[in-house]
Amino acid sequence: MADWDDLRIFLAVARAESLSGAGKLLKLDPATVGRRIGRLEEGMAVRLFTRSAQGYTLTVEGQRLLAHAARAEQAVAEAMEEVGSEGSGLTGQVRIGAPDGSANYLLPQIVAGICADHPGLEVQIVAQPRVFNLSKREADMAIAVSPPASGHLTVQKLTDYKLHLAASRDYLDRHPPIRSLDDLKQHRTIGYIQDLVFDKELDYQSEAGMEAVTLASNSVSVQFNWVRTGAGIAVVHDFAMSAAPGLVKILPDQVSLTRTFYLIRHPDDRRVERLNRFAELLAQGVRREVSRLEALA
Amino acid sequence: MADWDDLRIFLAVARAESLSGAGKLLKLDPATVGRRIGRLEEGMAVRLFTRSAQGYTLTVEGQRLLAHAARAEQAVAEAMEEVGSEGSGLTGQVRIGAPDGSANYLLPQIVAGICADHPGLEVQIVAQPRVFNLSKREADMAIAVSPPASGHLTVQKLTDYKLHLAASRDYLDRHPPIRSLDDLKQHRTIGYIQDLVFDKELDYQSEAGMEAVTLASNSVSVQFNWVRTGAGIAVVHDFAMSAAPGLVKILPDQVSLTRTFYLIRHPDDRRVERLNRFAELLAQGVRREVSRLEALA
DNA sequence: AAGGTGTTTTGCATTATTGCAAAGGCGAAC
DNA sequence: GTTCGCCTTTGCAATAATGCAAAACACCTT
Repeated sequence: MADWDDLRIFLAVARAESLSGAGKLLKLDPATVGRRIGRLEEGMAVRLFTRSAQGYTLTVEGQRLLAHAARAEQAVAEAMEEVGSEGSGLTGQVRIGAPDGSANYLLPQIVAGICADHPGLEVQIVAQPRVFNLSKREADMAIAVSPPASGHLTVQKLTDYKLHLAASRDYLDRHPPIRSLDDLKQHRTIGYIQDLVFDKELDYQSEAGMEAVTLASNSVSVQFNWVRTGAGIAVVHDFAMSAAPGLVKILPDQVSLTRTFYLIRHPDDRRVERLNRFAELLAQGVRREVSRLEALA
Repeated sequence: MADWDDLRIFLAVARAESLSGAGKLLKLDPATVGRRIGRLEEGMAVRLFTRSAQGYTLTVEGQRLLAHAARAEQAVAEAMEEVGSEGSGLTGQVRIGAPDGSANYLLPQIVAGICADHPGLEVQIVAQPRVFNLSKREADMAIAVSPPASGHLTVQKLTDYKLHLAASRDYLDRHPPIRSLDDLKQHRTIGYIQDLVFDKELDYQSEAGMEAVTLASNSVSVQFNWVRTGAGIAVVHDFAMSAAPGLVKILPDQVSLTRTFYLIRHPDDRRVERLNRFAELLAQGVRREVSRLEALA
């Protein structure tokens, strides 16, 4: 992008729906505003507004730009705000991206604990339905199931965790017993939507001897809820198991998967002390909570 | 903020740790880079870098700015990207903010359903531990438990939902029976951390006749997990109830709360057709799912 | 139908920003 | 100890961006 400032005036024009209106807001001459919109359109090779004597109105391409420009605005505004006070305690906002398994069954407790110790701290958990692109800065740090392939990101191993086949006791009572992997074929199995598997580490099914799944979702949470309600059998995180009391592991000796959580951070942040401290607390919390929950499972 | 473009060069300097290095990246003269950093510091009345003959290094204030500037960069980059193709189908990224109750027990299924119908669609759920500030553009839309007090935001009522006192059957078996509100005093109760209640609509406790809670968290998910594991009694969303089979309502005739979900959007977006369509699907989904789950509870 | 008010657009003088080149410093290597 | 290389900083000319004023246009009111 040539000049970020053009986005600022784009926003103003999109809101005012006129060059002159935007000019008033920006304390800039309408002519200047018009020229910069022109420059922006030229640079992006796209028509953002339809001109008329009544003003400027967004095109579809302009509409698409709007939300992103507004997000940029928010980042800028926060930047201006935050560069004020702030003492030595852990405060401010931290945004964590995480696959939805850990986001639902692991992080809530951990984050709540950290927040309790640091009143000024605000934590946001972004449950990701896909691999997190931290280089795009969607969050300050991210939990991932495999180290990032590309980009210069800082990686730190958090902990291993286990997964097993599981179903509700209720389901097992109502269906034929499972004594070997072959028996699985006669059961309803739950898993990822194959097209949407965002990380090969998540392709549990084949490793667990499940071929075609009959119930599929891209959301671990949805899968878990299916299992919970007795819809079938799925690969379940051990640390999630205790979130639904009726669950029992199936063939734990024959099917047992191990995966790893990594904490990914942006290298820029290595010099930001605040985030270093938070990352350390988070890492400790994840390790503690996984081992606690797996002991229960 | 005076000129957003200064943030772009700030980022380059922070990364290169020198004016000349940044100049190479930006194809700008080091002198220009230096002058613009100077201007930025003047505008914010803060020293971002410590100068030396070896280069520029961030001050603590500069560190704080870094993460925000990077987020702005991400927004800009996405903006440039997305303004390309995209057909008539529902595609692209949509970010939803939601209180963690709905984020955990309501949205996953709904969003998975919508995604299934629209392959090109990416949805992010931001589980908020506090009231969502949509005017700060943390998300494209947000679910809230009360209409926003300030700001010119678009509000749309989604649906009413119910809450009741609940505990696990297990817990009830092990403790004295509850026949009236007075009996509650002899039980362990779970609720919000009073200091951290971000919305008075969430102050269930007093309305439910619970005075001091003995187990508290700012996270509904954590509270729910306490209830599930038989730690005590709490106010629980009806639509979450079926997520843990062993739960039973307590005194449903005497204590019954009703709250409302609202969908909040930024007025800018009213002209963005893509988000309008998504919002409509989301609203339908929430209504359908709440009534389905409440029937089960 | 005609004039008034809002809009965008264009030409030109002014102003601000930029690039270049030289100067001044600090550290490392010879 | 001195020189070399890399950095920042400053002065000055070239360049680009801006504001102003006027023109062209559409719409609404009279």
